[in-house]
Amino acid sequence: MTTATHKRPASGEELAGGRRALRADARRNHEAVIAAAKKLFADQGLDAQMPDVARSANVGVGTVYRHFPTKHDLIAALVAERFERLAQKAREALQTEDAWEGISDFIRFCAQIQADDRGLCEVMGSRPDVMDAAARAAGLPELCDRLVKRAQRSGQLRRDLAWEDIPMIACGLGRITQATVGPATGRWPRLVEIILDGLRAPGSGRLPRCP
Amino acid sequence: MTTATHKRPASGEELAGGRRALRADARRNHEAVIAAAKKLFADQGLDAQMPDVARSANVGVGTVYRHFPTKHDLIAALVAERFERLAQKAREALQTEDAWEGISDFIRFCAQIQADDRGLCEVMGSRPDVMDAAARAAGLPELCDRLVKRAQRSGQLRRDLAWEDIPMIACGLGRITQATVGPATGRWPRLVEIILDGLRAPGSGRLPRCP
DNA sequence: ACTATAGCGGAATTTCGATTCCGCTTGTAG
DNA sequence: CTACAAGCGGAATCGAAATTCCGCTATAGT
Repeated sequence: MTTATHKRPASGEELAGGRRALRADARRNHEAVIAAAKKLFADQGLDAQMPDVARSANVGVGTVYRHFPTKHDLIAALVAERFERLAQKAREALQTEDAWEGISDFIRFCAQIQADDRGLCEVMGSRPDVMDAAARAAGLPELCDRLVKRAQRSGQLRRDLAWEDIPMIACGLGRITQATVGPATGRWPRLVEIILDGLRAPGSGRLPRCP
Repeated sequence: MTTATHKRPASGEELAGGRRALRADARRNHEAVIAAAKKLFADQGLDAQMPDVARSANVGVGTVYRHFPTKHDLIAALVAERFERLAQKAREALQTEDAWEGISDFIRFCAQIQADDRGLCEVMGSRPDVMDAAARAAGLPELCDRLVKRAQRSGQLRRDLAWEDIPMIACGLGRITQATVGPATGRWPRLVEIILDGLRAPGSGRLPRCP
């Protein structure tokens, strides 16, 4: 502070809400960081390092941190996007001619999306909080419920299945998509089909009550 | 080294092999460390810390490290023991009157043992190497193969199942036993039964080939 | 009981990754 | 074209764990 301070021009106030318009380079960097992070976390899982994200985005660490105050925030943003994609798929699944095809494709998709993204997979497995928030935000509970009800109404899905079983199944599937456990490697599509067979009506009627 | 060095008495050479008999307190501590580690890793997962293991065993960190040169070694020892237990269960399962009961109980047991041990569960999910070694050492591939063949011979298990599918299933189940993912919490016994339903003969015949 | 060791305890060191800090650069309004 | 604040880069800091080190203590053979 040397002499006079110019009056603040209240610049870029055109945006609705409280947020201010980002400078052009800032917006560009934001994109770059997200893109780089998406790839790194998908490939290396949650252990991918912030400095690597920065490097990979051609940006300094500081920049990454201005856009996402913590690693956790960055991950949450990525996860939110993936769950949005999932919700979209669920909506499509509700439009299929055949109800069984809808729900079974959705389940296959859950497995595939995790097979393609190790980071997502790890969040599912070890970050209940993040995942739960994202799922709710994307409206997945509601969507799963509708998928289940519809397939039950058409008589193709066992009656004793509850929508809560869907995230559970997705979660279990996620893990093996990543399994490099010798004999299990690359066999996950088989488990998907086994589970789907287990879901077909009428079922054995022995599902335990949820506790 | 001040004056004369007594001749080494080549003490405690009674043990076969190269290893020397452990001093009484050393043996005691070894047990204590294992016991403490078993509990800590089961409760807190692989993130449990070495200093905590030491404290919980009433022992210094140094002592833990004399018995297990690295954390990894300690974990491997614990895992080996769990897999031994698994193999034992598999052998029992081969003795049941009914073949289906044998294999289905074994699968339930795989889930339960992981539900009770978060550490084991995490190893299954993220330490292919450790897990693979332990499984082979315990003879599990062979045992799974026999369980599968036997249940197929009796016509109760779908024909297109391979023994490699068993570790895969166990692995997938392991994860949800730990899931604290809102809606999925505590529902894993349901997934076990769904999968078992999916395994019953004759099956839909659509299992993809392993790649 | 005596002494050479095996074995012990736990403070100090190392390692490594997230996050902070701050002087410099650049977009932008006037 | 200028001035100013928004943004930037990346070295330096912090923190958390694993692991090492070494003087001290207890065991066991004599």
